[in-house]
Amino acid sequence: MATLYRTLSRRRCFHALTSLTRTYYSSPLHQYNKYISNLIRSGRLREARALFDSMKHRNAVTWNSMISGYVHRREIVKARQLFDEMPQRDIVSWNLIVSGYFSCRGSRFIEEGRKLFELMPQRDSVSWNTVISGYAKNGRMDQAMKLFNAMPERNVVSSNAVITGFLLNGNVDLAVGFFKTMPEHDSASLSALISGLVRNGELDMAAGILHEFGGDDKDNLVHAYNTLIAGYGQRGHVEEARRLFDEIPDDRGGGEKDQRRFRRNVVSWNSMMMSYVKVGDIVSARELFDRMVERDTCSWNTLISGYVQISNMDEASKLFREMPSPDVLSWNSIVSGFAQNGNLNLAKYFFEKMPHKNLISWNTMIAGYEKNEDYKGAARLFSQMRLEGEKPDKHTLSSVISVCTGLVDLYLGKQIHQLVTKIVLPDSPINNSLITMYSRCGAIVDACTVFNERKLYKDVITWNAMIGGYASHGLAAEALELFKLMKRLKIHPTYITFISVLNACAHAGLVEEGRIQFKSMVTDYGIEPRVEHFASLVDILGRQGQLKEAMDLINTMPFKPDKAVWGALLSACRVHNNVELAIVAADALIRLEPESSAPYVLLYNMYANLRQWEDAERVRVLMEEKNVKKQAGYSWVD
DNA sequence: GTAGGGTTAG
Repeated sequence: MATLYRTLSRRRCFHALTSLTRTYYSSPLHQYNKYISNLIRSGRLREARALFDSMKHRNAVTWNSMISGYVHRREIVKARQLFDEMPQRDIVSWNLIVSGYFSCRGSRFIEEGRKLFELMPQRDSVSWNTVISGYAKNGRMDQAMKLFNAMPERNVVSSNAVITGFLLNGNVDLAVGFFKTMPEHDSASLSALISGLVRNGELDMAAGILHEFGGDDKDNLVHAYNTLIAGYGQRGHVEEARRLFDEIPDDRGGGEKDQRRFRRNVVSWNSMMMSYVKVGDIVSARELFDRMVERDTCSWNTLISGYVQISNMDEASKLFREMPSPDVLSWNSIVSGFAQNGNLNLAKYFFEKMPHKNLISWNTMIAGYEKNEDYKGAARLFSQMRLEGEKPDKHTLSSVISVCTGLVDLYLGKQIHQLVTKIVLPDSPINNSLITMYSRCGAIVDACTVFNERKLYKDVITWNAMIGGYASHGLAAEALELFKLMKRLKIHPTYITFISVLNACAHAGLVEEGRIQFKSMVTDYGIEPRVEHFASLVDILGRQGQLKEAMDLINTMPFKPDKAVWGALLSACRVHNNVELAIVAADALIRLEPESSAPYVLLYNMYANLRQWEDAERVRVLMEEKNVKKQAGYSWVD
């Protein structure tokens, strides 16, 4: 007891301890076992182990609970150690250790699990099912089927594992065929088939199956319905979802509480609500929420996320305050809501008040800083995250790469690159942002390296990033060469590709090439030109001194010219000393951005160059009158 | 204490 006290008191395990002392003398072993399993269930594995180690008498259940704790955490080495130390293993211990090996990724583990399965002194249906589903989940359907056929007594659970396995590997037809030949289905068979079909995008087929076989077992049928409602909802097919929802008898009003009856449950309502939230129909979502008899945390969270989505933070935080027991998801939604709607202070306030943070909480807050262009804040939070021992994942790193881009911080960028290589393959889309980061930081060679490391799969964004990098470095020949290569490989360019291509032409003074590309974009690729493309074209013409053509283009383009368009023209006017057009462009720019000093400064310099001192002075006075402050280093063309 | 199925946050 004394050792137990010492080990536990250090681990702030006060509640477990007091109840334990209370029952210590009067309780048999199973009370201890219950404590261990409770600790494991609430994720307190180390405390469970301390208790386990301090126990004088243990039975198989004690050992098995501890092993199951490690198996759940995927700590297979520790589980195996206990398994080996265990004086008398029973069938549950064997099943646990086998399932532990099969739930670890990697063929080495699977082989070891199989070896243990072969060594088992006896097997029950759980042993067989563990190995079958283990193979199925790891894409080894050949082995799964072999064992399934070798099983002495098949049951529904093993068949269900086979269905899941086929569907995990995308074998929709095999799964449906297998389901139809099964001697009996239970509710889980139908649910497994429906959810697998949904995952494979076969929603209408799933609906057909549901209506054909749903009658066979009304027991727990609602699970399958819920899966399909959610499946339709997630794809924005709200009418189909609603039709299914309406097919389930209402759960309100009736007094009888027969769990087995086919009725809506809280998940049905939540899934239907989610479908409305997905399409932005907050009114219908709210209506359902108000009509529900039983709400769980997920119901509140779904509605909160709906209000967050439409940027109604007043209502979202009102619900958050009202809800009975907010969990980490609720907090994350609120933090995300404020961060995405530009209220970083409130986001930070809630982030710091959170009782528990998980990886997503950190990612949400870092992404919030990044979105609001507070790059320093994001970088600070990222280092705090690492200090607190939270491991970044690809979402974290993706935000932080953008942060490096924003800060133009090559030093931090290279560090992040190191981390990225540890967690993703060179073919991951996250490397696209590394290309952009490197080229924005002036390290075009590093950008090129990342680009070339993607050997197996480059998507359009990869190509766009690299072409854009070349273009912004003035390497027009390289940009155009890469663009040619991209087309040869039948990668379909996007409007972003053409912005870079046209920019490259502008830098290199390739007027004719620019015109050709612009035309090709519309006629060969059917891409609607955007205002950015016109800005590039104006830039191209302007740099060549074709100012009148540039002005004509501005007058005839189907958009209201933006600051990039006028900025390009104004720069060109300065280079070619065209004061009249410069005045037009500067005037337009000032109207678009009254607080910007750049047009004034440019005009002033032009007049000064032409030694028209009076006009120059007029511009300076005007600028003072409008109370525009001069800022250094500002340019529109980039 | 072990095998198969459902909803919410980056």
